[in-house]
Amino acid sequence: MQHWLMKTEPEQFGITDLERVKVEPWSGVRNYMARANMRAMQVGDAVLFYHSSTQPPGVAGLATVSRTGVVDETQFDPDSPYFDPKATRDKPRWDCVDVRYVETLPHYVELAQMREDPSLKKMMLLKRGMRLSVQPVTAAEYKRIVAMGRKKSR
DNA sequence: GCCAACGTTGGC
DNA sequence: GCCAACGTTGGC
Repeated sequence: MQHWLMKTEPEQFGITDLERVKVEPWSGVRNYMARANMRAMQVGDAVLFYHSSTQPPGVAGLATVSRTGVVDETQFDPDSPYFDPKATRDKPRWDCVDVRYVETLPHYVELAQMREDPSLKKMMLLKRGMRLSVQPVTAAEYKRIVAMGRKKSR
């Protein structure tokens, strides 16, 4: 099983939204590296659900990949901000995965907290200039962040 | 609101 | 195919 981190702006779609809808197609990703990561996903992979562009940013909960090879419908919708005029039904350019709600962590794991943790030093998320919205995490990093989210640390 | 980082676009 | 200009991301 692989582990991933997926960023979302909670104002747009946060962990409480995922909890409500249970399953959500991760549409709207328009970055080739992020797309490649989603294409590498398998059903059952574990996802850290990360809140970005919010104060404070951090991991809010856990999700799982419930379906792969999902066509991103927003590419065909002229009213969507993710509309892609070059995409056709015959030749879609963007696909994604379905993400299923698993749990909201009892303790929100702040980005600053992750930066302070020596065992997360090499984490991709913490690298300078890293803004990839779908990125791999190691099993050890995943485990560590889940542990931080389950126990009170401040 | 700033700005570093980095992806994309388009002229040549 | 290069690369300057421009746009976007996202922490601070």
